[in-house]
Amino acid sequence: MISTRGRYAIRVLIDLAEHDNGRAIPLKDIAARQDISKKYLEIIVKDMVAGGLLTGTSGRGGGYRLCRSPRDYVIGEVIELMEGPLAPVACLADCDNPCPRAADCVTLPLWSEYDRLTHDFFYSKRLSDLLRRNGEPGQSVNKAVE
Amino acid sequence: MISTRGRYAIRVLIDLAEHDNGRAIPLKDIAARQDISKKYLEIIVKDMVAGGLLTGTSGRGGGYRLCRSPRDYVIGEVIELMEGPLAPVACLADCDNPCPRAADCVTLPLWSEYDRLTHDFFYSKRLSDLLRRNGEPGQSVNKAVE
DNA sequence: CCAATTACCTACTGTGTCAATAGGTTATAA
DNA sequence: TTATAACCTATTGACACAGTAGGTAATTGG
Repeated sequence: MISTRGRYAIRVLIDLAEHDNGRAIPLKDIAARQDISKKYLEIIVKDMVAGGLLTGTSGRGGGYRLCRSPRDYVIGEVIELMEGPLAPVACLADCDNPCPRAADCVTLPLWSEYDRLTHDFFYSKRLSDLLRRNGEPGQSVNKAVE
Repeated sequence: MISTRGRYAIRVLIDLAEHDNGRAIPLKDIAARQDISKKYLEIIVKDMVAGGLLTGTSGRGGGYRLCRSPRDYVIGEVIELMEGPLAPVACLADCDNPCPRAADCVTLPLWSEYDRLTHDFFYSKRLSDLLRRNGEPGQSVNKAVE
């Protein structure tokens, strides 16, 4: 299950992209528009800044802004930054201490295949794919998807 | 993440299929072979019986046995029985009280698409696909997979 | 027949994560 | 210089996960 940390992070990115006016956007506005507790969003947005997804400026007139073009935000990257590895089972998540049964584990191929599927899916999606008004018009690579 | 409930359930099914000798197999044996706490397995196996995946017989000479051919166990069904819906977000899991934002939620299509992907994947896999020695020899439909 | 074996049942526990809340401090611009 | 905003630490209640503990009921091999 994708938790609110990942989902809210994506919504923040969308909100910033759709309300881009050249100036920084205060969290208060985002929280109000998205109907999410501002206090809770603070925690999430802090991690997004630490992870290099956003820049924040303090003080009057401050707020947050995107630091990339919407086409350069990979959804999989955002989710893994906020929630840790997408891997469906622990033995695929931390490659450091592998499961001793891995060598002849009959179920491992199942999880591996699903892991690959999931990874490929979320790493093929970009923020620009989620916007109503798509990122920079005309520059979008994959335009026609269902 | 798939929890131990789902993963252990699948391993129990595999163990029963691979050690099928016509008689019921006591949980003690399964637990020993799979190196899983027998006490914990009791809980899991109880739900498997309740869910119609296994039959259990008490008393001396008792134990558990499959009640279908390995080809008739759908992995997705097993996982959803043990862990609840596969849906990646709550608003797709319980259709009873839908999210009020669903109508113009920009991220919903993303989760829907992923949900479909996940569902199709796990509902296309069967217990027989996981066995070293595939189910009933000669009757297997999909034999050559990677 | 009975004692060992086996499933089956209820209850409890420790650990961790999720989703927030609370209250403060620092930075900045009008 | 004050209102505004980000930034920081700590705490909370609810819940799920992964077991553990101890008992009861059913069945059969000896």
